[in-house]
Amino acid sequence: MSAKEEKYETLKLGNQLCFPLYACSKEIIRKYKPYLDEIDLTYTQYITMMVLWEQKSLNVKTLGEKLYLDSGTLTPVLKKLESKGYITRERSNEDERNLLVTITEEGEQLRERALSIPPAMGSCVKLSPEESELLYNLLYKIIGNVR
Amino acid sequence: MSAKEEKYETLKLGNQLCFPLYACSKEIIRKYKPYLDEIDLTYTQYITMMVLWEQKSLNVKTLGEKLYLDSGTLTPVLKKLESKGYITRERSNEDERNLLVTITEEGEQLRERALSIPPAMGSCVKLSPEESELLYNLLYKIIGNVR
DNA sequence: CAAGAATAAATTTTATACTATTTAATTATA
DNA sequence: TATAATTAAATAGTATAAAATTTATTCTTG
Repeated sequence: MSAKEEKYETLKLGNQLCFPLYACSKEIIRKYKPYLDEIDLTYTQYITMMVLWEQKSLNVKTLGEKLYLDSGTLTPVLKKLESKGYITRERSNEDERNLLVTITEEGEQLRERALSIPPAMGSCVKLSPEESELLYNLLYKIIGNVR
Repeated sequence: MSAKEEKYETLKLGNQLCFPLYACSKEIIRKYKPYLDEIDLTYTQYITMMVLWEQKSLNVKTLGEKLYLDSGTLTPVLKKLESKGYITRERSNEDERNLLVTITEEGEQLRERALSIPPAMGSCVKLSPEESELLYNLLYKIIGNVR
C-alpha cells in the first residue's frame, strides 16, 4: 500500500463502524414497512405505541427520553396517533406544562394485531440467539458511552 | 410473570434489536455533528464524500448502491455538494441517462480537513478493537440477510 | 428500423429528525 | 412577592429518507 493510501485509510467507507450501523438501521426499518403497513403505523409510531402498551400514560418528555426523541419529532407523531384514535393528548392538571399522552381502548386493541410483527422480523434478521444478545449488548454499550 | 405479560413480552421496547440499532445510529450521527460542522458537511454529505475520495467519479446509481440510498435522497444532497464546489454533476456522454458525479480539487482538499474526524469519533464510541470487529461483522451479516 | 420495454434521474408526497427559537407555566430567589 | 431562571411543548427551518410517479434516454425485438 502506498503512503497516500495508508494516510487516508481511516476515511474509507468500508472502515467505518458508523456506516453499517446507519445502513443496517435503515434497512431493517425498511423491512418493517410491509408489516407495519398492515396495521397502518410508521416505524416511529410503532415504537411510540410500544412504550404506551407498557406504560398506559406518560408525558412527552418521559416518552422522548425512552425513545431518544425530542418534542420536535414527537409532537407531529403524537398528533397523528391521536387522529388515528390510538392515544389522547391532554395537559396535566398538576403541571400544565406537561402534555399527558394516554393510550385509548383502540390503542390497546392494536397490540393484538401487532403481535405477529416481532417473529416476522426476527426471521428476516436471521441471527442466532447468541449473536442477537451480543449485538444487543454492544449497541447499548455504545449508546451508554456516547451519551 | 402473569400470562398476559408473557404474551406481550416480544412487543416490549427493551426486547427489540431494531430499537437499539436505530437509537445507536442516530446517537452516533448526532455525535458527529460538531466535527462535521467544522467542515460544513452533514452526515449524508460526509459519507457521500467518502465514496468520492475513494472513487473520483461515478454515476448516481452506483453511488446509491454503495450508500444504500436512492436518487430521491441523493439528488438534493448532490446539488448541495455541487453548490459548495466539492463535486460536479454532468450527464455522461456515452449514456445520457447517467449523471456523472465527479469530485473537484476543492473536494479533494476537504479530505485533509476530514482526517481528524475518524479518530475523534473512535474515542467517543469506546469499543475495543475486538468488540468493534465483532459489531462490524454482525451488522454486515444482518445487512446481507435483510437485503 | 420503429414500438415497446427497460433504465437512470428527477420530482412529488409523506414522514421523520435535529437545532434553535418561542410560548406558557412553574420554581427559585433576591 | 415580583422578577429571574427553569422547564415542557410547540414551532420554524433545514436536511434526510422512502415510495411512487414522471421524464428522458437507451435497448430490444419483431
